Amino acid sequence: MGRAPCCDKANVKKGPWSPEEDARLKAYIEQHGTGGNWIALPQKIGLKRCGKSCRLRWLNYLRPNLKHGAFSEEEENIICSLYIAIGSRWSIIAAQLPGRTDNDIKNYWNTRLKKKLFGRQPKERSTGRITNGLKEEATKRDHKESSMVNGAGNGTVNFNQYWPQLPDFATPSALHEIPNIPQHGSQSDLLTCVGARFSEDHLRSVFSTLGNFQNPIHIPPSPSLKFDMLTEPLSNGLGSFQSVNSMCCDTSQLSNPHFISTTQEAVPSAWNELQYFANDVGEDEAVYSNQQSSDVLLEAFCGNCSSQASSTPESSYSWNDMSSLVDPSTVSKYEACRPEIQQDCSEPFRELMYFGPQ
DNA sequence: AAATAAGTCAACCGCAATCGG
DNA sequence: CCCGATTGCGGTTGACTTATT
Repeated sequence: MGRAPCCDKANVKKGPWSPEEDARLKAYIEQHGTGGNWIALPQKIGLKRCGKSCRLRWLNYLRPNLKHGAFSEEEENIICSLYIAIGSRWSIIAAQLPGRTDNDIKNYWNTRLKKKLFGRQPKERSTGRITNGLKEEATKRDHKESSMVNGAGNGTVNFNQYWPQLPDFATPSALHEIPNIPQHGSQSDLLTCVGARFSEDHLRSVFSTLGNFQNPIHIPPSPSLKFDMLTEPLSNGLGSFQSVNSMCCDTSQLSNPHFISTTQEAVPSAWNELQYFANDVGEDEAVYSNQQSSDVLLEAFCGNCSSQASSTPESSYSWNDMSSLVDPSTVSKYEACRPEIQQDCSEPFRELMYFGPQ
């Protein structure tokens, strides 16, 4: 016997909200608050909606002071930095962008930023669509927003009451506010690790350096292969994107000292290391099929390598796309030592990277 | 003009965490 | 401490719009 549903599914309306439903929900919450019980709320106001649906509608759309419209460059930078640092913790990222919801950020990342950051070029025909669509959407939403704030607000509601207190991750004194984030998986799980599932300690370190990228993030020792990322501002003329700029590995579990020294000395950049790993295993579809989660980095790199044999190159990343993100001197350094590294050490990493059926 | 492809995003779903009796 | 109820989160879906063929 399964768990009881939160509402009577048969008597619950699904799909897009009507203006009437919006108005009713909004009016009630502005007057009475949520009452601390979303499940009971739709019944109280006569909405045939699930409580969860009401909550979502309020949080993502009706709540005052929501910022719709296009994301600013600064917002993009924050999202990219945090995604690279902590992965798909959308609620934490959203907490750094007042007025934005986690859903918005998630959508924006998945539809725009991911491609932008990893150099996947939109097809010619979609470029205009995106631009025009954005403009229209921004106009449409700005109008909605202003009418919401200026009209329905009446100036009598303290909108900030609906927003949680945002922890200021940039200041060390506020680091204890960071939610407890469990260690996700084994650190030998390279894919998971690179997919930005980090320990709480790591997260604290990342946040403590956001806004001040001068200090490298501490790399805690690990009994198994461990990757950890350092974030620094790019100094290669790529604008203000912060990027994964360095990656260290504790390779104590690997049996090949030569590989360790060669890799650490010759391949200091995370990009280059990831390119190497991806090229090494990229033909393995199993890697793909197990990369369902937030592993954008490896998706990018696996796309890169498989594109060499792919019949649909436009759906993948090219080496040129990726190398354009990297400091040219680092690329040449990496290219020079690449054959040696590949010969020495592909197997241990292939094993770690391979998640398919044993 | 119709069909198809691609992009966007609101909304849903399932699960884990948290709350409270 | 236990257990059911509720909340919060992240991944996914599907309706819709627009561009292209």
